Amino acid sequence: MLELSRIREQKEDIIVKMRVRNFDAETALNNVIKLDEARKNTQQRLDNDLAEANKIAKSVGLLFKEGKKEDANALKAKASNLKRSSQELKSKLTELEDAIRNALYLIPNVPNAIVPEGNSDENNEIILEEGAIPKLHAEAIPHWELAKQYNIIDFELGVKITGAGFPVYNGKGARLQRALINFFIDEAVENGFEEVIPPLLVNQASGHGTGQLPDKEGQMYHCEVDDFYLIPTAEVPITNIFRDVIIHASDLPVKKAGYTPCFRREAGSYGSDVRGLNRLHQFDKVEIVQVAHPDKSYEILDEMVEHVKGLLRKLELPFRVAKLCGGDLGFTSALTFDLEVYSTAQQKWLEVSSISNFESFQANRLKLRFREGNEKPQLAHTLNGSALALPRIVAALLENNQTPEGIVIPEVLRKYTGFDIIN
RNA sequence: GGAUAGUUGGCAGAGUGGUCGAAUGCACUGGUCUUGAAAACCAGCGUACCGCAAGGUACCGGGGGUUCGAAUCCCUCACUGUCCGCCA
Repeated sequence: MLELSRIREQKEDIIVKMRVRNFDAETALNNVIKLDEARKNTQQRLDNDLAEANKIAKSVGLLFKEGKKEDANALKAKASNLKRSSQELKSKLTELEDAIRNALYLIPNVPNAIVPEGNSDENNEIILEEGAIPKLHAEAIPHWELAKQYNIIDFELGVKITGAGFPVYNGKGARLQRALINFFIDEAVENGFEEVIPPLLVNQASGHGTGQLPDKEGQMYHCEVDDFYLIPTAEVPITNIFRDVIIHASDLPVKKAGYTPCFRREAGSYGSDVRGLNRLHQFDKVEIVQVAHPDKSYEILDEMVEHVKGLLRKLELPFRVAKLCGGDLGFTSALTFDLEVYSTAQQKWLEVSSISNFESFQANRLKLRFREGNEKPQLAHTLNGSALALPRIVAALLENNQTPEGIVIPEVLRKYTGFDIIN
């Protein structure tokens, strides 16, 4: 959620930058500013009323002490009237505050100046392509067939137990999952991230903190009895660690990494790209999160992209880095880089990581601030990225590394898997 | 699931209807003293909103109520502790 002060001070600049998103900010911003003016006005009047009421209340107390009952009673009547008018103002103020918050919820983050224009992922700017796309043998097949051939992932069994999108990993398939998780976590820790294991269910407040609620409610599984939500990404519980927190500037940046399963209803996403591991309701992911000083957040964003590139290099997967265009940029993000691996048998790029700088957009909702010395607290910047999501990595590994003899495990994973080929 | 006690500032912990945004201690910041440090002493020390400022307003788990006046009384919800039951 954007800061009101920023909207007031940089309205024109915001309007221009929002064009990249094809978002007409002018109407929305003017509306918020108008509501805020009304809010200020109402609050001033309310504060005056309350100040007077407080004064009267004090006098009444004193008069009673002095035994001047009649004078006190006269004042009481006056206070009662004040109360009525202040109550009206109070409910008006609450109304305005709600309206402002709701209006702010609908305004996306301001894209960074370097975000390219465009409407869809076709307009994303590929800034790097690296690694050779392997030449597969004649009988090469997509990963869902490989999974079946080697009995490492059973999609039908998952359907029996739960439903579509909940695969069962068997034998070496399961071991490969565990190997990747450990590899990713170890690499993150190596890079200075602290490992955390957060809850997989979160309460409403956390859902609001990172912005899943209220608008993306339908994408999360909801335990209605207890009113908990299954996390769609570790970003939610990990970022909410910092909700309502004021951090010492000297403690920045804070770096956390966590492995969790992720649960997504994926309501409405049918059709193409859903075969095999391409889109699941439950999947595993290691997420990296940083809380940064505003002056450092873009430096840190690059550093996080480098971290993920390092993972893909070590896994020997051909990948590319895309700078998302305005139309593809997430609601809460100011700048996002997607990392995609090439899935040779499907002959397409699969998104395996999305690394974003949210600037103060999330922090404003979370009330996540930092303090420099004795200065006033100011909003921190938050960043996160997948490092990495497993299913599409597995898909690419299976497809790209398939040989007539079996699927070759990348060197770096062998100490985790304990085997070097799936056959 | 049953019973019971709680929820106050970074932490600990007073405060049960009026001058309480809140004692005190610790922590923290600045200063005095010291060759330096410690100790001692002095001062400062929550957040947000409004205001050029002076200052004002709100916040004692959340919401609502009683009252001229609520941290304090009432209702309600959430959470936490303890005991019992159940259990990986």
